[in-house]
Amino acid sequence: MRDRSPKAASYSVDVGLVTAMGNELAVLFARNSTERERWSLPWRVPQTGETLDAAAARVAQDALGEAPIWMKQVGAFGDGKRHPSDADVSVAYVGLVPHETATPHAGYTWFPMRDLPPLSPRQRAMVEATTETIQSRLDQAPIAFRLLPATFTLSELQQMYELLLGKRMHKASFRRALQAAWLVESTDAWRSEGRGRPAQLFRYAPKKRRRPHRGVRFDFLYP
Amino acid sequence: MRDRSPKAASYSVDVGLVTAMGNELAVLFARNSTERERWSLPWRVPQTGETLDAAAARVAQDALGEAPIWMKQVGAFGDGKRHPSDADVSVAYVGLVPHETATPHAGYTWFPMRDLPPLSPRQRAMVEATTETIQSRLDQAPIAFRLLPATFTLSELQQMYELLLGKRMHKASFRRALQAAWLVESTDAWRSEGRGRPAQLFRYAPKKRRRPHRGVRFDFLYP
DNA sequence: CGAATTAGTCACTTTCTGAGACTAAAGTCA
DNA sequence: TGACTTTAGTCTCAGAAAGTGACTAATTCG
Repeated sequence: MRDRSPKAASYSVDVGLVTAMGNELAVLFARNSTERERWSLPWRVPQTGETLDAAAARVAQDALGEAPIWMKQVGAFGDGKRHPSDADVSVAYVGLVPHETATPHAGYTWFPMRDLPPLSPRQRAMVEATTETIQSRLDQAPIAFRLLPATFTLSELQQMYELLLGKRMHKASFRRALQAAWLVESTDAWRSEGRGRPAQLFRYAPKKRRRPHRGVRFDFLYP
Repeated sequence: MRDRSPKAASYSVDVGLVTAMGNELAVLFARNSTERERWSLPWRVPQTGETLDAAAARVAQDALGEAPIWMKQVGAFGDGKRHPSDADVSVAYVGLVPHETATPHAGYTWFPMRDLPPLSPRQRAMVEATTETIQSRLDQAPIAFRLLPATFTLSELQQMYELLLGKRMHKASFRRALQAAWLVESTDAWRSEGRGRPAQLFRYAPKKRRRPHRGVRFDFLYP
């Protein structure tokens, strides 16, 4: 039924490569070769014996010439109808890339999250799930740190969190929590950014600490 | 290469059906027909046009004659070598079933989490990911409530949380948090369980409330 | 009846967090 | 130069949230 190509694959691995462009997040899309004016997430049909993780890493490599600093599987998507590879199921991954080192190969373009090109339903679902995965894992993995260059100011880190969480945060509270987590160490370098007092540069350097033990949380509103 | 059967499927949908048996969690396994003495998660190859969610619901239906009260996709697994269906990739789901209504059909058996039968690497990975999904979503979805019967005592609810989180909790703190969440309402029924004061029965009935807005969390220990 | 057992609540203490005010170090501009 | 603006970084306080032990209540057991 969906067999337009002689050797239709049954599943593909699609990667949502995310970076922070200026004031907003951006996703990398590939120009679709078969249907013009269509964009899709970079994808690949795994070869025999190739693991899903390896296929995802390969997709990123082909698109950027570089492996993302953090990758994670988002899930399998099979409800939509159309996919460039004619796959029944697409396994989606998210990969994070600091914008400084993110130079797409020919045929790939960054699109800001709020201005995406027209996408098929499944592609759109995968992009949405990608951002949800990022948001839900933000306190479980050093996602914000991975989107920043190796050294950064605390204001830049806070702005990244505000971008990812979509809300403003209080400076003192943010830094207090960061201190308690032993995640950054200061360098002896400072950055002067035009006006205002120069900011100290920090690097991500997590230290041993006791696991925070908290009580129950009932954070869900409805079933 | 892995084509031992004439029509090998490329992917399957496997469901980890979980219930609370007495003092511990249990998962439902199906006796493997092709390899004797082997057990596997209930699975199914989706028909053409069947969505992944629908296939997972169907698997649960076939195994228990009843739909789980809560299901969620866990992820796609493709690193192992062997699967009953010869599938390259298995899409895993988790489904929750209160033990009262959980009567397996013939060929299916509950195994307690701590005493699982021998499993292939992929099957084991799926079961582990299932429990991780449950634990990580415990504060995001009414998982514990779904494993209990329609009415329950607060002590039973707390014991379920202790089982799922693997740690003891303080009674007063637990109830204070539960009160603040507006998730249960009392019935006028009481249960006398042998000795001790009878306990009031409650039902899950979430009420409107303002979304708890918390600050940043840096809960990860290492990259 | 009194001891034991389980349910349910209270009050106290400690910790966490939001918020505003404050100091520090730069640039801008009259 | 000196007042003003801008960004960085710190301090402190008040209110909320969470850990803890002790208390009362209602039942069974002997």
